[in-house]
Amino acid sequence: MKPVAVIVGFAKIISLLTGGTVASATMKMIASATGVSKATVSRAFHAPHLVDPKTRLKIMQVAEQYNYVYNAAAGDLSRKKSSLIGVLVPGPNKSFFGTSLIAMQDKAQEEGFSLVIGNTKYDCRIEKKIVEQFQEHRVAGLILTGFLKSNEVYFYNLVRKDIPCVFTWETMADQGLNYVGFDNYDAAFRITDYLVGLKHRRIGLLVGPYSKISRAASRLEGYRAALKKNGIDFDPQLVKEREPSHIEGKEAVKEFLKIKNRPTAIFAASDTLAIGAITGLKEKGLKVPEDISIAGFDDIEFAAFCDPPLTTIRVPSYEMGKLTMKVLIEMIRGASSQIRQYDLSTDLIIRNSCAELQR
Amino acid sequence: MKPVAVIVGFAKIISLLTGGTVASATMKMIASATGVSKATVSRAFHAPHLVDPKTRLKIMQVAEQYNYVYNAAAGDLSRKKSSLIGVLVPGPNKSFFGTSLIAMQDKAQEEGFSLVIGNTKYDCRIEKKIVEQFQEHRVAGLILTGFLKSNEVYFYNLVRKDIPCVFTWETMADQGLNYVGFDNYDAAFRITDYLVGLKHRRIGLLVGPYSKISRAASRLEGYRAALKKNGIDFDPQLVKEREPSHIEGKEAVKEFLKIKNRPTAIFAASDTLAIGAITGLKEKGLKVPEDISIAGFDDIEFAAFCDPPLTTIRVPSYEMGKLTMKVLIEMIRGASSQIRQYDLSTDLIIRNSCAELQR
DNA sequence: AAACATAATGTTATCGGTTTCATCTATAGA
DNA sequence: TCTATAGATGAAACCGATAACATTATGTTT
Repeated sequence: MKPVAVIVGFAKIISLLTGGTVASATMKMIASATGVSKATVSRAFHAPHLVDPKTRLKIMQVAEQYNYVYNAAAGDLSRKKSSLIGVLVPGPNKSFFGTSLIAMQDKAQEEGFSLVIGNTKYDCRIEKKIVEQFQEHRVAGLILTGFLKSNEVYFYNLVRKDIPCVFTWETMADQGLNYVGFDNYDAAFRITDYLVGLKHRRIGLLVGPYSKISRAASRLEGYRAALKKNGIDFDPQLVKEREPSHIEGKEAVKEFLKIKNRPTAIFAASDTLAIGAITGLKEKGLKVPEDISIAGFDDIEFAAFCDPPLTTIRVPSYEMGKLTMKVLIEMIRGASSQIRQYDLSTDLIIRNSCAELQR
Repeated sequence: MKPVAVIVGFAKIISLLTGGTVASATMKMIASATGVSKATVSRAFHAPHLVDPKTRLKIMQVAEQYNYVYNAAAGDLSRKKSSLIGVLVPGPNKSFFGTSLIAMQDKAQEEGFSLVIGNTKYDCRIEKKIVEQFQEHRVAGLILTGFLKSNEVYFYNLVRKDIPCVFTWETMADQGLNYVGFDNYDAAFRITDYLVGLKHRRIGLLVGPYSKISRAASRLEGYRAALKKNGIDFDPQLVKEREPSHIEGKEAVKEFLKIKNRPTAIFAASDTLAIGAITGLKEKGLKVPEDISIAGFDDIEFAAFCDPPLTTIRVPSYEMGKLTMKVLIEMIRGASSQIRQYDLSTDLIIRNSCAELQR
C-alpha cells in the first residue's frame, strides 16, 4: 500500500551500481593520465586561457572519466584564500533563521561561497569557541549579528586581524565598524511613542537579554527615551529581561499582571515574546487589546496571522541579509577597505493588538 | 540621544589597538621560536601525552604569545579528514530552518563539527551545484532532506563514494539508505481520514511540488489512500501542487473556490500553505471552519496562534534534527557501516480549524 | 654492566593543490 | 636568416599541517 513507485528508480540504480570505494582522483592522476603536468591541469581549471584548447579538452575528458572532484581545502591552502564565510547567529532567533539567513545563503551561493553557521545560544563561551572554529577554517569573512558584550575584548582581535567582518541587525556607534542594520533605538522609540499616543502611561517592556546584547539594550534605551519625551517616569518594575521565546513571553506576562498598578500596554521587543504574551493573557482570561495592549517587534511572517494580528515593527530581514552578504563579499574581493555602514529603515505596522486606553 | 554608552567600550579598544596586519603564525614559527621541531608542536596540540609537560607548557605560551590559530584546512588535508558537515536544505522551508537546523547545529557543535548549509530552492541544478561544492570541501558527511527526483542518478554517486549520508524528513524505501524521518504517507493518511470522519467527502489537497519531491509525493499518496479506504473517488481537480509559501496558499485557495461543487475541506500539506489559505478565505469573506475546514501539516510554532488555531500534524522537528546529526556523526566516526533507519512518530493535533460538515 | 624497554623528540615524505620561473616552440618583424 | 615576442608547458618550491620512522636519552631488569 505504500507508495513504493516513487523511490524505486533510485533504489534500483543504487543496488545495481554499489560497489567498491572509489578513491578520489587528484590532479596528479589526471595529469599523468593525460600526459601533461600537474601545473597544466591546474591551469585548465582556473586559467583556461593559458592552456591550449585541445589540451584542455583532453584534460576535461579525463577528469570527467576519473570522476575528479576539486579539493577546496588543498586549493585554499596553497592559494591562502578561503571560500567559506562564517555566520554567527544569536540564539534560536526564528526571525533571523527564517529569513535573513536564507537571504545570505542565496547571495553567497550566487557568488560561489559556502556558509558555515554557528549558533551562540547567548553564551559568550560558545560564541568564542565558534569564532575560533571559524578562524581555524580560515573563513574569508565573518557576519556577526552583534556580539555578546562580554566578548568585546575578544572581538577587537577579529577586526585587527583583518578578517573582513560585517555586523548586522544593529548599528554600531564605532566609525570603524562595517554594518548593515537598522536603528533599534529609533524603532523602539517610535512604537513606544505610539503606545503613549494611545493614552497609555503604564507601559511594560519585555525585552531580550539587554545586559548581554547591545541590540536589546538599544531597544531598552529607545523605550526609555520615548517615556522621557512624554514626561513619563521610568519604572524598573515594568521592565522584564527574557530570552526571546514563546514560553518566556507567556510566563513573563503573568508576572506583569501581579504588579500593583499593572501596565495597560506591553511592548514586547520581539514578536515571539509578544505572541507568547498574548497566549499568557488569554490563559488568564484577559482580552487583547481590550484589557491590555501588546506590541511586538520584527514582523515575522505570522505576526499578521495570530489573534489578534500584531502591531509591530517591520524589520527588513531579507533585504538586510542580502545586503549584508553583498557588502561582505565586496569587502572580501575589493581592495577598497572603506568602511561601509548602512541603516535600513523600519516601519511601524499597525494591526489590532493595541487599542486606545479606555478609562 | 543615542545609547552610545553601550558600545563605547568596544569602540575605544578598537581604536586604541588597531594597527598593522598580523600575519598568522604557523606551527613552524612556533617551533623555531620554542626551539623544538614542528612535529613536537603538532603533538603538543593533538597528542599532549606524547610530549614532556614542560615542553608543552613552553609551546603553549609561545603559541599564545604569537596568537597562533590552528589551520583546519591544512590539518584536514594532511589527515585526510574533514570537520565539515554539509546540510542540504530544500526550499525556504521555515519549519525546517527554524527548528531542525538549529537542532543539527547544536549537536554538530557539541561534537566539534561545523555546518555548511546549502539551499536548493527546489532547483535540481542548484542542488547539484551545492552538492559539488560540498564535495569540493570534502565534507565528512551529508544530511539530505530528501532529494529532487530529477537528480536520482546523480545521488547514487554520493552513496557509492562512501560519503556518509543520512536522509531526513522522509523515509526511504531503499534498504541501503540511512534516514531519520517519519512516515509522510501515514500522517497524510490519518489527517485525511480524520477529515472524512468529520463527514467531508469533497476534500481538496494543497501539496508541495510532488513531482519533484518524494516527501510531497508520499503525502499525496497518503491522501489518496485515505479517500480510497473510505470509498471516495479521487478527483484530480481537487489537487493543487504549490510551493509551500504563504502567498501560494492564499492564491491557490481562491482557485479551489471556483471549482463547481467546491471542496468543503482542504488539507494543506504544510502549515504555511494552510495559513495562507485561511487568509485567502477570509479575504473572500468565508469563515474557517464554519464555511470550510482547513488542516495543515508540520505544527510550526505559530500553528497554535493563528486564527483559528490550526488542526495539523505534529512533526518532531527538533528531535529529528538532533537524531539525524547524531546518527551521521556516529557513521562518520564509527567503523560500523550498518544501515540505520529511524521512523519517528507524528501526532494529529486537533485544534479549531476543522469542523464537522453541516448540511 | 649489558640488554632492553620506554619516553621524548627530530627527520622527512606527504596531503592536493598553486605559482614562480625556466624552457621550448612557433610566429612575426627586421 | 636572425632575433624578438608571445604562447604553451614543465620543474620544483611552497602552503601548513600530520605521521611513519629514526634517533637519542632515560630508566629498568637481571
